Amino acid sequence: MLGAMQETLPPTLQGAVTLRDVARAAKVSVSTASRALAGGLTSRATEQRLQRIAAEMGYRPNTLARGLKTRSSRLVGLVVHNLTNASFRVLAEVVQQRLRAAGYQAILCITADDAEQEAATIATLSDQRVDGLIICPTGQNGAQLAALEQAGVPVTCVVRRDEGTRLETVLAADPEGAYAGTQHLLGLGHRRIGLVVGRQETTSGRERLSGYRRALEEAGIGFDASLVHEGRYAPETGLAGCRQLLDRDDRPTALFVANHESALGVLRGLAERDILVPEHLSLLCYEDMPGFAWQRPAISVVDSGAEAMAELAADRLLQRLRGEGGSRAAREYRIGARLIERQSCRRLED
Amino acid sequence: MLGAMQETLPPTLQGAVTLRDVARAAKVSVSTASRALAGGLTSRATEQRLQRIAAEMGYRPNTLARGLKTRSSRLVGLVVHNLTNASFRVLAEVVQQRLRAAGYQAILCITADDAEQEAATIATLSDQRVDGLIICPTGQNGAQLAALEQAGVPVTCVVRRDEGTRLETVLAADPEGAYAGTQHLLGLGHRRIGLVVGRQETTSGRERLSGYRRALEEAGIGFDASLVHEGRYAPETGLAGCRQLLDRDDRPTALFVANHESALGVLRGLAERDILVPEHLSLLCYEDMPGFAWQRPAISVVDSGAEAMAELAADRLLQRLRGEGGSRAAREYRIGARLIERQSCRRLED
DNA sequence: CTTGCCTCCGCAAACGATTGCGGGCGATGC
DNA sequence: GCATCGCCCGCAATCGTTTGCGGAGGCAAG
Repeated sequence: MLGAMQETLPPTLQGAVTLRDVARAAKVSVSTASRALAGGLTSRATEQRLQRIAAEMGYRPNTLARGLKTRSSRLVGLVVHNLTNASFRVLAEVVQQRLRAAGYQAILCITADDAEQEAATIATLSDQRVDGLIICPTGQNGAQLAALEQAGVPVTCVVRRDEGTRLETVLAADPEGAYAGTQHLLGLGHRRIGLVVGRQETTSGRERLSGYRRALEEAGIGFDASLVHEGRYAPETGLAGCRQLLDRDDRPTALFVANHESALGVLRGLAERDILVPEHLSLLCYEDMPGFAWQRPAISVVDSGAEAMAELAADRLLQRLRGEGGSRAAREYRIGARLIERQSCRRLED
Repeated sequence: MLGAMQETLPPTLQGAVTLRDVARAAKVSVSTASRALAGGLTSRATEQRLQRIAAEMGYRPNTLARGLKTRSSRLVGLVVHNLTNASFRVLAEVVQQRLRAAGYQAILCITADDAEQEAATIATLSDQRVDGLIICPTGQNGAQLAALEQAGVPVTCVVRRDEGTRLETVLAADPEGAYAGTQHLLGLGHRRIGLVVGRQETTSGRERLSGYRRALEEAGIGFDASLVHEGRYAPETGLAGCRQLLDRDDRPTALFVANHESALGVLRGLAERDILVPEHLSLLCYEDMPGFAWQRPAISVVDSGAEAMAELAADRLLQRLRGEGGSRAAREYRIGARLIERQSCRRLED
């Protein structure tokens, strides 16, 4: 039974090969074809035959149609503030990779930490019928996110929390990390430790400050607000902070910089004044970045665990996408920070 | 039991509000609702009424269904090797932003410069029925890309070219950039200029080398292969290259580093030997990165125009997505490089 | 009042897949 | 040899939109 008659249309032209074409060529119904390609729903004979024919004809399922029917687009939104910050960059890379390995695609959206853009983004992603969402929220659109979650679309927040909501969240252990970093400097004998930190409206800014403060107080050293410079996470801020802290009469013997971008500015500020690290001043940075390990001297850091955060966020979301862990109350996860000693901190001689 | 008893279910629960719900509420047909919301296809009265009702009910069109019908997913694939390289990072940021402004979403895919991953990625994106593709190709999957283009999905290559194909391509003007950079160093009186460059299997590696070579030859200085270190674009390579070039008896007076990642390694190598920039040696880098401007001394660079490339690539693709510029032969665009003088290059005294 | 044109809306057929239900048929048991 | 059971497969509905086509109605012209 050789069906010499087939191949009516050139499948290479505009229209792609559809399941119907395959079914026709194999002389079975569309439903059988569908089941055969799904596997395990027909006899082994037809299954193999159809898979062969489908492959020969170059059939590729139409994800749109499938998604319409199965109510699942295999798309996941990935919303970050930018890609310059190392945490976000790593997040994007890792999440994308993990999702793809699990058969999902990531739609990348950048909000520039702007609530309006975020709102628009969420709406669009929702229209796009994403199956899930990994987002570093601004904190202004909690209602929208909660609505999504309510509608059955799992949402996982990462790096930042959305205060008003009870969404699953993966965070860095900022209080502990900042605490450990400060303790490290204290352990080296430093007593006047300057802090360049982010805005106190953000969780990370507050938490990093509080960890620093707690370490000082536990060591019996009073917290001195004048040793703290608050600003955005940017080189300019770092430079300003560095200048301010170094202009004091009792210049700090160590600097703790709570973000890698401001660290660039701090390094510049130190170079300006010909201050050598670590000879004249010890420098510790929160968050690692590629340059730090190669720099001379290599900068010691408290690694906030961006990679682990990304992995956990992806895995948590995937688990929920698979329908597991359904009713489990939304949890908050913390990724432990890790001190990486390099060459920028030095024991204070007295 | 075959009645149409599925009356008004609570729309707030799982199922979203559909066009049908809106139509029912407005007591018009689905087609009228569709036309009214599209705008300009009904009387102004019904148009406004339906828009109001739709908004009240919180209607959001289902992009999957629409895409199935209109054969357009409003999705564009964005395929890069990684996000660490500044060019790719900028590309991702800019393209994402431009596409979104035009109503498209970007699906981010990272290939790690691996042909197999790239092949799988292209297939998946094709299944996903992306409307277009912006890709930094490995060069191994030209046939697949050409097939996509053939099937009516515009493909724009960026940063790298896919040799075998005739796809639209946006590239940096690497030969000219490298030429200009080398000329700059020559103009400062340098005669022994070391080059740390990428693998010669890649276009950019070849082109940057050839620009360097041409400048030397035009200046009447012979090309000396022993002054060239070839390797991957990574800090380790830079370090190795730096060591090799500095171990010569007639140490070069200037180094031209053809990639910002290897530059990290070079800086480390220089620091190891206590070589001061620019006092002992001039350093020029191809491709800018955030740290360079803040570094002390700030590193002079040949900016390869990543942002302009990204913008052009996005705009070209968008134009083709709009159906303009259809039959125009696939063109190749070059983005001019620009020398940014900072403090790492110095006139050679004799 | 009739005719004709134009505007606006509804019917129904797609788009390409998945899936409940029931029928056909071969194998099995007695 | 007949009834029963199960395995495969086909029919048709469905997911939520868009869109060609034709019908209904309004208004102006004759």
